[in-house]
Amino acid sequence: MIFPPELIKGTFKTIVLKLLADNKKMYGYEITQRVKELTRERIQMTEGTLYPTLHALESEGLVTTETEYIGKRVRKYYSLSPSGKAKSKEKVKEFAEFVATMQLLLDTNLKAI
Amino acid sequence: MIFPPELIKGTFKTIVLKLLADNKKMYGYEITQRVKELTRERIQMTEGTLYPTLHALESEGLVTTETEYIGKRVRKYYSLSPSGKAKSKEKVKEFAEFVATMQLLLDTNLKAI
DNA sequence: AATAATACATAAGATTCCAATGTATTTATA
DNA sequence: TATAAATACATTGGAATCTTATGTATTATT
Repeated sequence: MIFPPELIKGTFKTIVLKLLADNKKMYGYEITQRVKELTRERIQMTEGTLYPTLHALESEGLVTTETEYIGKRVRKYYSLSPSGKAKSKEKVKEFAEFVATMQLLLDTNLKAI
Repeated sequence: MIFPPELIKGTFKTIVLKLLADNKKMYGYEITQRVKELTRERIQMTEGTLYPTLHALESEGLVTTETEYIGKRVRKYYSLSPSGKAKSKEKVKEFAEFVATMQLLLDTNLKAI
């Protein structure tokens, strides 16, 4: 199943923050591949989505960056700042509560009321 | 907890279709109140969101309407068409699968890999 | 030698929601 | 009985956010 964009929208920051919380540091391309792999290609995070997300997180002070060279190729690693770690937990919890709330709407058979 | 709009975005059609599947017919104001009540005010569906959603569903042939008068006040009831019933099931299932996929990203402690 | 994969990034456009606004009726309250 | 709150419809302009497309360059594979 391929998910409609409007469903995935709004979860990208949460996904990136959580991946960084679990992996200390990752670079952009690595994140796109990890998401694809972990979701069995059900969620694709393209560059057009990822890089603006990373840059937004950086400007909010939630991630820090360090640049490495692999040969001549630049690799930009992203890590969580302390506030980023807190934010990661917060966003994951928020998503869980959102799902619980949605289940109040979607799982109950309202005819019985 | 108040959910950020970008998380709720994309679920409105699903919510409305499911409510209509469980209640045969509902009018707009009733839907806003039911959502508020069922989610304990965690999700608010305002008119600016609801009516465009209902009109979109109507133009897609997923809902039909009938107008009633309660005194002088117009009340417009919305019901699912056959394709709307199918769509409702489909969207609810889609949301469940989306959640399952997100849990692949958010619930696993990736450090262990 | 050519292609695919790796790796960064931006920009224009589309979509979609949200806040604000508007009209009108009915019910509750002061 | 006047006023406020709740009920009930609806639209619109703006904001936010993602997606598609595009661009550049290096490294690995065939």
